[in-house]
Amino acid sequence: MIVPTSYRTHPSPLESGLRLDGKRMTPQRKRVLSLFEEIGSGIHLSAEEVHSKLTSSGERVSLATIYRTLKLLVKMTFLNELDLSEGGNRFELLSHDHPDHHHLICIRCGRTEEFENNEVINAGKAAAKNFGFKLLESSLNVRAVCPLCINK
Amino acid sequence: MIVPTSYRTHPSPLESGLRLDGKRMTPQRKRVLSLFEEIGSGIHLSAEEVHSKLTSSGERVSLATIYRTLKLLVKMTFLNELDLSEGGNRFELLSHDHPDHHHLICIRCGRTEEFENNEVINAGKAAAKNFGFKLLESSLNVRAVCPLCINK
DNA sequence: TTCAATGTTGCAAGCAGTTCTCATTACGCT
DNA sequence: AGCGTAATGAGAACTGCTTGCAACATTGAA
Repeated sequence: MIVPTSYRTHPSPLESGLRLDGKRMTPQRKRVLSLFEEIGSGIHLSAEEVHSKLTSSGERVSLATIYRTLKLLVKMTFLNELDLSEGGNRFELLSHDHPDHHHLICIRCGRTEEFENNEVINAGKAAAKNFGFKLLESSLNVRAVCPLCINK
Repeated sequence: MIVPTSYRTHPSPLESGLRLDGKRMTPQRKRVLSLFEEIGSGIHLSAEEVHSKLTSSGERVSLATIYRTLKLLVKMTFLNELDLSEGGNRFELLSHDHPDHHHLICIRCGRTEEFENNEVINAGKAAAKNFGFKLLESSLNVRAVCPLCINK
């Protein structure tokens, strides 16, 4: 049995975060975030993919709103934006369980795997310290070709 | 048939590299590469910047040719392509003295510093191997704020 | 030196991803 | 319920880059 969660709810983290800023809760925003929540962290969707997943399940959202919402959710730290930069940026649910993961990307099909590595994180920290920079984030992107795409 | 040596210029690495592939030496290609050579390694130019530097010094080159030439020079390993992905890719002279450097970028002013770190390279290799991917390249981008921009 | 073959160029059109404009809709405070 | 204003949808515009094509230039051979 499915409990209707959208009928009368306590304010979600999303809703209260929005309110603090004079922003509003809309069905579109709710749907985008819950898509990522359903799908789990570690899955990377492009704006286009988010849009088609929502519209094909009957939602009525415009692509422009998807872009606006994704940007907002990144700013609110619900999502993480990845610059894999072959055919559009991708977004994932920001999981506080493994905050500093890196990405292995197949440049052909876009398949992405994550991994963690403390030395990489330390290398970023060391470099920032060395030049007197204040570190924000470091991301290692490994471009590669996945097994399925190698013989194509 | 022997060609008089007085007319012969020593073929540049670019020229001989092109010839091996049945490709041709053109003034445009020569100028793009020598721009990077004059400017030195460790400086990152966008295609647009290369174009305006050349045209403003009187050369007549189209932007399309710049893109084609940059891509070619990357393939020939004269240049390195950086995906810093804020408004277009950037290119730098590939120095074989430090082949695998990573970048520390000030997100405010765009200042970029390079550093090297073997552990980062190994982490990329290990991750690729682990998932059965064929490694192409790995780049660590550290986003940070430089000392000059911190108090702004 | 001439010439044909073919690689290269400039221009403009095209493309993908993203942002902007603006009329309309609809949150959410009272 | 009404109102002020944020948010949306639709499509045009923009950006960075690529491509199709006709004109052109380099190369190697005759």
